[in-house]
Amino acid sequence: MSVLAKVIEPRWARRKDARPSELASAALELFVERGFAATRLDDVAKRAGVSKGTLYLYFDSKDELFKAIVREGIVSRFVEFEERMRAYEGSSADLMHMLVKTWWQKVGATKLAGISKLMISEAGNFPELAKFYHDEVIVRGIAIFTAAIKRGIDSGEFRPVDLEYTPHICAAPVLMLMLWRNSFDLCGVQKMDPDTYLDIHTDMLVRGLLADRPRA
Amino acid sequence: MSVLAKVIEPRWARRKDARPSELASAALELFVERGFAATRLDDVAKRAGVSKGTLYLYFDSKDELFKAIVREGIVSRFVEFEERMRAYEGSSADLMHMLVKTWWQKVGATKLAGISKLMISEAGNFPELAKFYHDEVIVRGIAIFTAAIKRGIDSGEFRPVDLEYTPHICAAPVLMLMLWRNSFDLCGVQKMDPDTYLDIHTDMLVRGLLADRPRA
DNA sequence: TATCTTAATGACCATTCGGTCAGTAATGGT
DNA sequence: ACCATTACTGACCGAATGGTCATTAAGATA
Repeated sequence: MSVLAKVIEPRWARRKDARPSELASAALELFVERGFAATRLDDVAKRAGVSKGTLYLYFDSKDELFKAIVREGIVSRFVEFEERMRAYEGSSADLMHMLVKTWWQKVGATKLAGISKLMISEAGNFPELAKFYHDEVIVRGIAIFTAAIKRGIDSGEFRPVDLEYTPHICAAPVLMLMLWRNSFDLCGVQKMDPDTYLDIHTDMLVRGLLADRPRA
Repeated sequence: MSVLAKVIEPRWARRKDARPSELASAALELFVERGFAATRLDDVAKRAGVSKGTLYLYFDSKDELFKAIVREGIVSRFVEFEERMRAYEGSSADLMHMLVKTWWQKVGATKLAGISKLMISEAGNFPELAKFYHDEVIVRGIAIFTAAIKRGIDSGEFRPVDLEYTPHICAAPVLMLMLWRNSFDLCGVQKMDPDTYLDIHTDMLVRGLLADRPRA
């Protein structure tokens, strides 16, 4: 073999193990950027550094790719959350702060946050997947907030509030921030500072939850 | 002309004035249901009771149709809002309730609410339209909340809070409800009651804003 | 009723894109 | 060094769809 030939790099390498996650990761980015329908599988493949044929080696269809991403991005992310909640020993107000902060660090600030936008956008086209996401992610997430609020009520720290809608209302501003950063924040608009935003939110939230002080 | 012939209805009628709004309305519904890219112009035309050719008689392209809808659904909806705000004479807490309720009645409960979902979904694909929506709708809407909060602070009813992020946080739960009803709420999931939800939200919100009571 | 204007049609085109598959080249075994 | 295996390629197909335009017919005018 000539010296020259040795310099030529192989056109591609076998990386069976790495492909699926690389493809899923590329697809998530593009789905979040452009939406499901507007994303071309050629582009997904290109971003993952392979050809479209390879994509179909690992995923049966565009729909299945989408589902795989959602399933993947969610699995077992709650155990740590739920564990952290149970183990907490401070005040319920501090617990609230901790929950919001953790949510943000582990999900909101990562590109996983884009999945919420994806699901909201595509819920109409994938009702069964929306159901799945609702049951596995939203219900479970809301349950954490519900537990935290209940903890505060039981200890007398919080006033007795409704436990059906209040958790949704607690979560909404965090979710909105996640959506914001994956839509308007992207182009030309004044950005938000997550830490400040979340601090203000949690502060307002706790004030809204605290038991009434005895009147003067 | 035979009696039989008289019975035959015309295959179509000229309705130059009504077509644009009917087409825009049909398109809005489908865009919200399916998303921008997934919506077929044939389907839009069919829902509006015309052919695809007619659609192109009134709108230059799919993009322009989209933009026209957003512009249409927004124009001059704020004047009433802003006027109502200025004219209000009750407490700032009551003003807050009024704002949320009005927002819901005039927008949230109508199919206009779907535009928010549309914009969040398509912001990445239409950055210049996202900018337009941001400047014309979001900024203006947030300004109303900002003014209401400032009113409360100036009168001593509310404590002095940040005026950059707090309005966003006030609006977030309302927006989330709008998004919810245009995504997850559609298929198989336990529905939310808007009035209850919004009452709880506003109550929490006002508690978070009220000036500290003098200590006992 | 005859004529004219134009709203509306729907067949058609060019292109795009999800999905397929015969072939190619990287790798591991012998 | 050769072969067998298989990860990967990329040209290709068919269906779908945005957009066009020659044709048709509703309605106005007189």
